[in-house]
Amino acid sequence: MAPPLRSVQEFLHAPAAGTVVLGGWVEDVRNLGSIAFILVRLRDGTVQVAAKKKADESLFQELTKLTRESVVEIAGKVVENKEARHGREVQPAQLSILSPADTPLPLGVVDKVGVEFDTRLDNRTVDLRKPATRAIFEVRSLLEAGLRHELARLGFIEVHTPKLAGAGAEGGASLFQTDYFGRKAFLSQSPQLYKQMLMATGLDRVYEIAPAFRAEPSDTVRHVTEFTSFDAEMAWIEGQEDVLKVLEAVVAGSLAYVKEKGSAPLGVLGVDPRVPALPLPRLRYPEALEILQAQGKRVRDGQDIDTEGEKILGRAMADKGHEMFFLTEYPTAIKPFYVMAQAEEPEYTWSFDLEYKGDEMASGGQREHRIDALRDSLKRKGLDPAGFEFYLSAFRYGMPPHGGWGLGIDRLTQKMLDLPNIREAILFPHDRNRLVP
RNA sequence: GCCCCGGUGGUCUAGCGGUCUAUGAUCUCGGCCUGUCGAGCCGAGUGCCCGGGUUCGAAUCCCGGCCGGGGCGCCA
Repeated sequence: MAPPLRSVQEFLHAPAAGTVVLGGWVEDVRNLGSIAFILVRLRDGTVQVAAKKKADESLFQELTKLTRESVVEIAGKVVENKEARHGREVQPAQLSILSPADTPLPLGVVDKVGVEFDTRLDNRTVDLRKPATRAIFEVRSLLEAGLRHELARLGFIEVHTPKLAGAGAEGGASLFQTDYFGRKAFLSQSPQLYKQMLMATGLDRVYEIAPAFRAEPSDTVRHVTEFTSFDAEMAWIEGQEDVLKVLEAVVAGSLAYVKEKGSAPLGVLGVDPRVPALPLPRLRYPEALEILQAQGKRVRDGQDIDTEGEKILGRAMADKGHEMFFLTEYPTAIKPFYVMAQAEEPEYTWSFDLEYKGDEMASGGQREHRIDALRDSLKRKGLDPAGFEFYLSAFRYGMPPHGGWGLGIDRLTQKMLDLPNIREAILFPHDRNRLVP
């Protein structure tokens, strides 16, 4: 057989009365006795094959015995017909079963009954045959392409840092430990230290889109143990504001990119994400506390804002028309050692979170680039500077002021598409309980 | 990890001490049907998460485990 058509679009452009080969999955077989319809699913839709018993009885038998989701190639003639999908169908001449599907299916691609998410994940390759499931990843791909597009425009280069680490990085989050030829090694929880080290080199605007691993036993719809982190770091900043400006431009630009290029998958999903107007509001930590207080939620100054508080703030800002905003100047006590404390009020930092629809998308800020202050900060957090020599050495021989952020791509995809669970935005999500597939 | 709720054919559900030889749908298999497009009609098939316990009797009650859903903590 000739090479198969790869899409409905190609099928629609094939000459009428000409011969085509359809390659795809058998979505359904409707046998009416003397005529049968076989729906063949291609990447962008289904094409109907209409087989008549009297035309070729043995071919008719073969076609009507096909099990759903089998992979086939069917050669035949293109016939215009008002009653067919797309106004045309295929009159079959030859069938080749490339890969028969077992019955029954673990979940029906076009069944009318619901399927639990866990069953879908156990059978993800079948689940991904649903256009609405696949559309999520088409959008996600565009989102990443949009980020790269904006970052290139702003002079950033893409880098890749080690995912196997010899030492625990930032403290706090638990690390997955593994064996490295008899030595202890850890899966990287973040490229934080490496991307900062690059700021000392002249590669002064870098970003990375890569996996990050957290051994936190978090069990929520917004946590997984393996996620995709979008990190960026930029040198020669004058302050936190320089970082905010870049991040908001990159995120808004990427959303606009998705809307421009992704009308097909967005249509399948029935969502129309808003591109936020810039600049995004900057809500300072003390202001956030005031809003919370006014809503009857007490948070002591210097403490972190809990999930409930975060949701309240999200709603308060949404009421003012902002589904995305920055929460800035967090207390020093609840931030990692590498953030820069404010000179006038050292109990607060030049740091921020990016909030979107009530969830945290990114966190970042200006970093401490003065080695003495950095050493003090490590000690104050109860960490031993000796364990961070490889990192500190980058500061010893000249480090410009710098800042950056880490953003969860999976979360951004989830919230942009209003998905109920971060796992919907990950092909093969891994969490506390799930490691397979 | 903690709190609340749950686990019934391949899938999704009803049942919540005997009336269960377990409901319905979907699915699978077989049959009928020349225009289906959530095809229709007829027939058949497959099941109570695991381990203890209570009871004359457990899908149903109790305990433990595993798994799932929601929430919290933590964060991307």
